[in-house]
Amino acid sequence: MTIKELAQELEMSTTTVSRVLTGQGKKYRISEKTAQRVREVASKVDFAPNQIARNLRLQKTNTIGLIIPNISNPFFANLARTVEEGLRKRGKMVLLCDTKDDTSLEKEAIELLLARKVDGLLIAPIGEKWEHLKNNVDIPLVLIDRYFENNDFAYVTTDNYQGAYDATSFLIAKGHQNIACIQGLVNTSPNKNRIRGFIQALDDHDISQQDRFILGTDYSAENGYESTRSLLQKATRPTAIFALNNQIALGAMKAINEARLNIPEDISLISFDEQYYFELLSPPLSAVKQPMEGIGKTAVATLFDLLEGKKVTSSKLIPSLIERASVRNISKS
Amino acid sequence: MTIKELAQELEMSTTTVSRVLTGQGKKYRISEKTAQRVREVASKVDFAPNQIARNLRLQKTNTIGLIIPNISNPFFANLARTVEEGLRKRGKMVLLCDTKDDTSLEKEAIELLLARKVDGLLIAPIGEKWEHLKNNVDIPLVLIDRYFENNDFAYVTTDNYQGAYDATSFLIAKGHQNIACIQGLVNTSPNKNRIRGFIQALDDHDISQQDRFILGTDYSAENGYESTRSLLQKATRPTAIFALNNQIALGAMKAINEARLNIPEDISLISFDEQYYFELLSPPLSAVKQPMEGIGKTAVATLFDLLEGKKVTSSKLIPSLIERASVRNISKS
DNA sequence: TTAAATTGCGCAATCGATTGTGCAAATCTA
DNA sequence: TAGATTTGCACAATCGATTGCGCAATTTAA
Repeated sequence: MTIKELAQELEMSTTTVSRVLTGQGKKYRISEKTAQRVREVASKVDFAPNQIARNLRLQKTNTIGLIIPNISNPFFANLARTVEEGLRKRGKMVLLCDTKDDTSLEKEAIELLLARKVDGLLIAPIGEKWEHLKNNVDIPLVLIDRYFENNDFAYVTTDNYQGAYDATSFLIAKGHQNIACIQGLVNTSPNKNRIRGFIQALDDHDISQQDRFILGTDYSAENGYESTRSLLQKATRPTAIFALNNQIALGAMKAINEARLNIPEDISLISFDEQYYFELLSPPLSAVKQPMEGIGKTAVATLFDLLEGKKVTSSKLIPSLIERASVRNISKS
Repeated sequence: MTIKELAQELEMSTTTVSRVLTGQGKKYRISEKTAQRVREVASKVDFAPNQIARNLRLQKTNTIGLIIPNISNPFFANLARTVEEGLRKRGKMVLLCDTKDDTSLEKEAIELLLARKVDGLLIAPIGEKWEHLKNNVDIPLVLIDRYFENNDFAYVTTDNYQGAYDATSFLIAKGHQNIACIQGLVNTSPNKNRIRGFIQALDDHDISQQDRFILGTDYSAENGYESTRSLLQKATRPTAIFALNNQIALGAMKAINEARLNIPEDISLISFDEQYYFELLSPPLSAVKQPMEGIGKTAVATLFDLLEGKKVTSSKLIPSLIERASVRNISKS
């Protein structure tokens, strides 16, 4: 059913029908009697305007592109959920793209979304390059989780420096001196900030350079697994591992289990990212908890500010440390 | 940049430009020389046709609506990933809706997607009602995971009956007679079929009615937690619990831990759904593994068959049982 | 050499909405 | 009662593509 057919049914012009249904009856002096009749019949026949035609005419799609590196990572799945909910409540729908941590897919996704004239973009970018953003995107854009230096895209992220600093300080307080850190994608902002926090905490406690291992290549369980295996083969094994995301932590646990070592007796473990099941793991896994709801909601709010032409500021939200049995106190006292 | 501006640049009509760029040059006898020039300039100025206008004209959006009850459930997150990948490879994008297991949100989502003229729908429905599907949807539709009796919507799901039968038989083989089953949303097809498999396995092994507990209300961890708490207070505690999805299983573990009971010494546990971290839990959790990739890919393939007007058949994919330490052998032999 | 066939491309309608403007009819003003 | 206002609604353009049809110009056929 088109508005034309509806108008025919009503024996009036599409103009009038459109004006009533978009709530502009008064503005254009449509009589209340006519308006009533239009609304009545429209709802009786379940008329719903063709959004494609509407979008074309209004140059606005009420659609937001959401680009995510890996939706099967629960961190991003949670994010997607919060974002979708926030956008839907405000009348927008979500076109979802999973980039599988592949920059060329990310670039392609952006092109596809722009051609579809989304009103705005929420991107958790791979994070290593951003020329494809800089050059093409001329619509409101908010970066989530990972951001870029030396540019002025708005972003919403956790205070990764602080989270890593806290986690590392916690390990040190438990007597650990020889700490390994398994990182994710090296050149992404969360990774760089977490590493920075890690190193700063070590520096602040005068722990020597020799006792720091930083290794790893990406945010996958495989990376956690392989990196841990190589750590366990070292002459002097670290007494604690700091895994920079939940998947790395799982891979690390798996490697430690396979080596028939025990957490935390033989080696302590702490993770960035908290998951519901962490307390059920063997042993319960300590973690830096990111404020997931806050990130999603803030990102949506920031995007709407941009859409409304307001000035926006980026946000760094505060993480919290959850202490569980996976870290052993080995201090001599 | 619109096609009109591009045509002006080229000093020819939009007709010609459009025909070249849509690959209809030969068909409409555009000379190769002209075609060359069009393609050259088009790519130089990075022309990308406005998809909204295109969609309107072609009555086709190359967009699929994906409706999911809860994307933060890893089962659905994995599904979303596979589906998104499959669709993108075939030139479609995904409009994502999370219904939060709320039928009215599901209904609304369908209306929104239809108004946006998606070409097809992939729905993992709440599963308890389907009038809103029957009455409104006149485009290709494939149900995922949950389906309905007495109608002919195509669906793709796991053979839930078989999975539950296998899991229950496994428990029985380990000597368990007194088995509780914590179910999910009662009137959904996976739940009904899993319950059917559970009961059939008990029947086939002549286990009396008194020794069966079926309880629970939905697919949440909270349900698993509360249901397990009530189970543990019974005079005769079951020796094993069969949790009908991954979140219920986690809730059950939490309740058992809190009661200071041990798995599997005090009580055995097995879950429907497998997750990467199940082997890392305390103890490693036995599970029925659903073929996630298969479900996603089959659903996409089925949808495309429908889009191409082919006859389709629904699919039930075979699950597999993963035996781990969470089930104890208590047989007397 | 002329009619027929082919080549090459553009006009204008179309998809389904929204909206600036205009034009009667009804009402008001003096 | 004539002119000025106001009321109520419709015409037609527009958004940016695609496409049936038609019309020259060129080539081929006889």
